[in-house]
Amino acid sequence: MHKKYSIKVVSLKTGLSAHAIRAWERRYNAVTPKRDSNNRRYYTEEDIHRLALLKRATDAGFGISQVVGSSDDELKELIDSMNLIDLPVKRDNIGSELRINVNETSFENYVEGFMSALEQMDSKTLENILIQSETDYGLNGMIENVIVPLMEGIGEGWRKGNLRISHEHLASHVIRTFLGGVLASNKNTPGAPNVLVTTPSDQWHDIGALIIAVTVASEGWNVTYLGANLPAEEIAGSAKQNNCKAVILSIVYPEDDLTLVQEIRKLRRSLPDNVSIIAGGRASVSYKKVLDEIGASRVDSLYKIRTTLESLRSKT
Amino acid sequence: MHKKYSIKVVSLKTGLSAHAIRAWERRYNAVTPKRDSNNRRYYTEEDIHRLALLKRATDAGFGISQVVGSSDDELKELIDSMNLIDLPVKRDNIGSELRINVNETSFENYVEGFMSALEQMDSKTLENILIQSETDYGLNGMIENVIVPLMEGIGEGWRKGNLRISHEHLASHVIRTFLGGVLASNKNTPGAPNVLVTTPSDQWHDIGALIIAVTVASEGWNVTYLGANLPAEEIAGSAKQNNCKAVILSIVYPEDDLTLVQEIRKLRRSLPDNVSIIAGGRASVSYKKVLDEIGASRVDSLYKIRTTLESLRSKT
DNA sequence: GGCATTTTGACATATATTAGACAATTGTTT
DNA sequence: AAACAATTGTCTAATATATGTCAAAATGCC
Repeated sequence: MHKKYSIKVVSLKTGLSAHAIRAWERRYNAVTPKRDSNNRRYYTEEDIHRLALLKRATDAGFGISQVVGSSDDELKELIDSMNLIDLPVKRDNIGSELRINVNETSFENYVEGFMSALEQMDSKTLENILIQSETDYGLNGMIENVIVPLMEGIGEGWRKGNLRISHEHLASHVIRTFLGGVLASNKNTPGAPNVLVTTPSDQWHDIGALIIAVTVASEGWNVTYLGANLPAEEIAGSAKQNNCKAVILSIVYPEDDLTLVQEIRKLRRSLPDNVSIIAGGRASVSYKKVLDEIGASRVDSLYKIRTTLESLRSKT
Repeated sequence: MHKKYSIKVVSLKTGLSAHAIRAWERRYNAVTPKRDSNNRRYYTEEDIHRLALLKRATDAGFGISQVVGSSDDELKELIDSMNLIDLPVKRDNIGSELRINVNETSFENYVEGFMSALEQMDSKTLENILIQSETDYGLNGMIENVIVPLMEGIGEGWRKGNLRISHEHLASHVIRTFLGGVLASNKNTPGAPNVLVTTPSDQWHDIGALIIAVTVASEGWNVTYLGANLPAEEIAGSAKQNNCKAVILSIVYPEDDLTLVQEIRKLRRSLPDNVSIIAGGRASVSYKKVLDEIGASRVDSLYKIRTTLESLRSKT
């Protein structure tokens, strides 16, 4: 049952370099992975979770040596405390009513809780679950382990008939607002290059694009998010106007749109050569042929966007 | 279990520079942190709290040497006494870069500023204008005088060709996220009656509905917002499930949809008699005949929504 | 052979330390 | 008004530790 992960996967998932992971192990025993028959490290989900927490703590300004001895809960507390401005007076009753029992929660609990609140159309609980899962697992962790499964669960529930259109609308609204807020709260980093995130014509699922936009923005890029269903000329025009280094397309559904193939070609033609095209999303694999033809990168997981963009950064 | 904080973290948390913290220690013993085995300072929560207080006192205009001897309570008192006078001064260095000159700004300035930032596709400025116009004019004021004119201006700009689809998408995203956040931040008032806000089939403009949802929520109603393009059966089903007292429809475009007439009739039929239907939005006037026929209220301004709902409240 | 991983030691950058200098401000004295 | 001194935040230099990264060589896999 317990999956094993190589150091490379752990590196991709956490955003830590493999070197750093080994250094933390060597110097502080931050995690102590087991070894396979070839002496290679393999990591458990818990290891990854702990490393992700430690990364969040170091990103928040703590030195690794200061936090490596803390428990998970202490780490969360530290990270949390850095997000607040120090308000000396009121401090205790921050969100106690909405707080779900921390120890018991895991990804699955959050997802299940969301789905059952969705059936009851309880907006507030939906919002609270998103907020709390973010503080518990960090943005990337909650996107990967809560939001993405939720989107899948909703699609499935819709096909099976458990959920109706209203539920889908409500969930979309709550998730869209949450992600939109996260995206908006990202500061503009003046020197950073720009990217444009959108969805091509007749692609109506904006949330996949929003997920990408948030992920990319949290990596320090300046993101222009333009929602769904944008014609190729519009994409190209906006990318030029904003001097974007890359255009990222989210392609979720449908999988067999012939005009989309044309749109992608047109996009490549109307875009300057030095602007890269990156495609992601469930259905992007169906358009592999065109994407290869025009020299676009295709990413099939969120954490691969990181590396793809990283390699782009150095390029002219 | 006292946690230790490095000078960097203290600096981040208090907003003081590390240099200043050390200078205060050297010159006045403002705080006297312990040292670890490597002679590095480590601070306690109390130290941080005290430094934060001292910072606020100096920000309020006192010299550090004058306040460094005071107790925490005396400091709080000093700060409080200054805060009363302080408000107008302190406000403008909160977000100085983003701040537009308050005296000069009026609704028109905000709208113009938004439109020109929109042409340049400057997301951050768009967001900031919304936030600032809300703090300046209050939610209802800014909706009526900024957001509504903006929506009209965008529609007009589109027809005239000044704005392209990308601009409309960007503006919609920013406004939608803003309003969605406002709606989410409304607390549920336990006793209050529920209303459902949405847009009927083939009505794709969600922002009008969102404006209504926010307005209604700020009046103390519990709002379930379900986005755009919802079939009559879905609306009726959700309204029943949530025990809603009213259904509010936003109808913006198109003005001559025959199936919409059918949808409205169907909605009335599938809804319990004690659930009212209210219709608003630019195009709602075009459907006056059906709306009268089914006994729905029609509101042609935001302010009338309030009165209409008010009269509803008293009813069973 | 090409690729990924391992260990080890080395390296570069970041951060913290002290002691002192500097510039701008403020209040007092001449 | 000019001169002076105290206040105060910032800055530099030299040094030490902390921490992320890298190179080299070995191992095993495809």
